[in-house]
Amino acid sequence: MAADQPHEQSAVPRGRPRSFDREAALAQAVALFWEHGYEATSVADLTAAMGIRPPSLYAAFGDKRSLFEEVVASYQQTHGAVLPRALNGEPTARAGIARMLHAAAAEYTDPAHPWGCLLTSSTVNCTTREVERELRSVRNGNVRALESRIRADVAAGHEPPGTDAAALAVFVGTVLQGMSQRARDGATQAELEQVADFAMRAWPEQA
Amino acid sequence: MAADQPHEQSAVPRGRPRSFDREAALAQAVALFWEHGYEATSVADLTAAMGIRPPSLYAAFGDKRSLFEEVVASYQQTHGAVLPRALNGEPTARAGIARMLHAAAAEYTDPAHPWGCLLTSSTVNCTTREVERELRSVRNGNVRALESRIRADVAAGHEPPGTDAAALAVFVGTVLQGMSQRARDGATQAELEQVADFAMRAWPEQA
DNA sequence: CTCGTTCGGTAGCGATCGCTACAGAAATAA
DNA sequence: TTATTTCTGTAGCGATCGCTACCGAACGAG
Repeated sequence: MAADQPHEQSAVPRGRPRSFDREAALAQAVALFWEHGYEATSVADLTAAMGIRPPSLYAAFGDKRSLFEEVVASYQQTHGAVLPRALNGEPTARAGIARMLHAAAAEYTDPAHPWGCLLTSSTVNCTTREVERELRSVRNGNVRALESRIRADVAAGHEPPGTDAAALAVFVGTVLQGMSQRARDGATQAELEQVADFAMRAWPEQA
Repeated sequence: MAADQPHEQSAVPRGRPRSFDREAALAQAVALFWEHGYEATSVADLTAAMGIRPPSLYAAFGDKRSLFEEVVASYQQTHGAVLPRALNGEPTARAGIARMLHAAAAEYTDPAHPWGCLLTSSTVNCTTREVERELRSVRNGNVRALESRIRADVAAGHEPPGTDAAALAVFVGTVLQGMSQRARDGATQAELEQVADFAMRAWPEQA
């Protein structure tokens, strides 16, 4: 592959160099889409926040939709990574989920950035069906990931044999998405910590 | 009051009568705002679904925002009334909330109308701040209503004296809003019924 | 220097947004 | 009948939407 490419390394940049920081501009886009969602964030809003003009945005990121997809990927690798990291930072699904719910309580109400979860809130009421479907499948995939995590613990004997992993995963996903919504409605971290505690009380008792 | 109004009854209609059913048109508007949200529903979408032209819409309902407010009121008195009715249909807060959560599982996934709750989903990512704030205060008011319902039961001795009514109300509100989101993501009624059951397991045991 | 290449800014495309001026149509009042 | 009132449909307002043609500016290569 790449037989027609004479250079070993990545090509030396030719032509006029980019005059803005692509990463910083992407971070601005993350903030805007996080705060206002996909549709409500206009290209004019984006270029104003990034300090660039539309042709620069389109040259660097493609169109609005591909920029949004890059924003989603960036979010998942930064702010959004806090949750799976908490989940996998404990030896059992139960402890991991408890830690994840508390991490969400802190993350969703952090005053350093918009409230709630970008993956949950940015494509509600989105007329571009493919974008909405994309993030929906991300959310549903996260629920299925929870389910297999719980199922593995049941198989390993960490949870009672009768545990309904699928139902438990949907419950946790529901609480998480609800926490995102409540955070956007102004719920405090302390309130969401209590929500996390209540949710864990629903967990099946050790047999 | 109304001293300048010579007629006792409502005035006899004068001029050309309205050629469409105002209630039916409003029901169409409810369906559209419910499905697509406030901003993503255009006046062109509304007039097309109602079978009327823009001037008729503006004459009958004012502007888009006042139509939406009428839609919200209509929703609260019809589909949305199922939840408070379930809550108040039981003698205790605990039983009422259990019944309400199961009613939400059925209502939010009813194939006869859009999924989820209009009050929860229609103003996420809404640039018209006053509209967003309005529905946010409806949601927060519903949580406070849950809280005072629980608090009354604690005072009446139906719940243990140490019960944190505020935290419990936020938890139930979080689960409800999460159920709405999950329903819009395609969750089935059976799945949400299980979510309701899990949520009730978190309820403090009788002392 | 002169190329070739890439980026930046101006300026504006066609489409859609919420909304309305205007005139004809359909009712009641006299 | 004529006058008054209210609704309907056409047609289009100014603003904003996502997006881009164009050309000068800024770089490395020769």
